[in-house]
Amino acid sequence: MKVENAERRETLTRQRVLEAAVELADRHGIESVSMRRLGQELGIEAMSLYTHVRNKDDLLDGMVEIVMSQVPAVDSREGWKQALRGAILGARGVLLRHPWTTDVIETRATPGPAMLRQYDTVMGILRGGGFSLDLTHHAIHMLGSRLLGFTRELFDDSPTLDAETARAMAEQLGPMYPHVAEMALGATHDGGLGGCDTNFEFELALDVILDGLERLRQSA
Amino acid sequence: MKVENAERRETLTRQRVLEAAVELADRHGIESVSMRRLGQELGIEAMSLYTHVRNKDDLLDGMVEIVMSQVPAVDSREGWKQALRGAILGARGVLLRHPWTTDVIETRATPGPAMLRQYDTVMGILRGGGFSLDLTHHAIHMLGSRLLGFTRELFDDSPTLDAETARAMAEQLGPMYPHVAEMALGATHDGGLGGCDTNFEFELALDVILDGLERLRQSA
DNA sequence: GACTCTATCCATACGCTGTAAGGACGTCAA
DNA sequence: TTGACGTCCTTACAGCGTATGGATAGAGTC
Repeated sequence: MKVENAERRETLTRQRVLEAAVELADRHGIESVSMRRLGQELGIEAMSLYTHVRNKDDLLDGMVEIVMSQVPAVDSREGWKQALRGAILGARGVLLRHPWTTDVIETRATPGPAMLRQYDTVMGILRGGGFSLDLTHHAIHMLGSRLLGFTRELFDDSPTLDAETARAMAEQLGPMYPHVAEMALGATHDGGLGGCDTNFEFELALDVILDGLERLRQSA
Repeated sequence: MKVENAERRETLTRQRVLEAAVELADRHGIESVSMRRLGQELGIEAMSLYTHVRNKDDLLDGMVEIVMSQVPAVDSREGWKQALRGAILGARGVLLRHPWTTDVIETRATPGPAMLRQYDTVMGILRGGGFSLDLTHHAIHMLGSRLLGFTRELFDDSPTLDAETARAMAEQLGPMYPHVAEMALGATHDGGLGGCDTNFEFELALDVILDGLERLRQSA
């Protein structure tokens, strides 16, 4: 900036604002990302952010863009199934490092460039694998958010609850919801479900869908 | 209430508050359901609502409960696959009539009775169909929100856009995202995707998962 | 009939949100 | 030197959920 005003901070850019917002969301959760709080984090007033960002939606769009652009390019030398698996798990890896992103993505009106790229990649893999346009379209719907590497967990079923509280919960649920109770109990049995590995569940579901797609393609 | 004060409205109950909230959400969208607006709708002040409802989260919980309790009981005389299909499509029918509900469900911390009932129903069908506890657990994860009758559409891909704008959009996307562009064009081709039937996509994906579950059960 | 108890409802206020409007100031080109 | 532009700030507004405390009315009890 200027030599004779060394204490003046580097002048802001849209990029720096977005990065600060991502970092703030990573540290304190997406709900802490308000214009005032973000300004505070950057040492400026809330309204000054509007120089770099159209409005809050634009800010959120940019945050998603920053995260999604970290998704690695896919290795396309493999068969379609492996390539697709790789593309999806690649996206998942990124989103796991910024868990707030999934919530924000679901509120976006239109996809940004990085999300379009992921869609294009997935579609390209399928088309290249011999899927018709129709079937590719079905596949996109089938995969849904999984294609971006996540599924929304409606509620924790892998809470770190000890066998004691699990039993208490099961006893309360038992009369009305016997199968839910059974499941709650089973989740703490050693050798049983034991913890519920979300990544394992994700990949299992993914493979079921991929196998289903393969069958649909063959029967078409 | 009182005869000599006929103009005084019926005194409110939690049930009437919740019903009014559901109706308001149906008419003007969930974002219009604020305490002030809901109070206005009922002819009382915002703070008076707190007599019948602990806080806004409690209100939303109750709204979900009202909707979900309309899900019809399942016909359990069929095989597990048909029964499961029926249970899920039954829930879907209800949620389609109150589209805001899916958004609210995804923000709930814990499931209410009606949602527990749906979970218990689904688990019961699977267990009765010979699924192990483990496999039932996997199935719940695989189905995810589909088990309640919905999947989040990340963005409209069946917008009512004429062939003209579709072509313009495709031309703009083409260079960067060829497959997305191809899909956008295909969506308006007559005889092609033509509109994208969300219900069809839902059932197709559901059947792929159900078939996958059947295979997993057989191989176990 | 006078008493208290309780349920219902209201008025006011606080801190938070996003952002519209308008002004101050430093930098740079003509 | 002047004018334009980019960056930032100040003030203000309407909306949100809700804490607090008070008004009113009906029911139950003496």
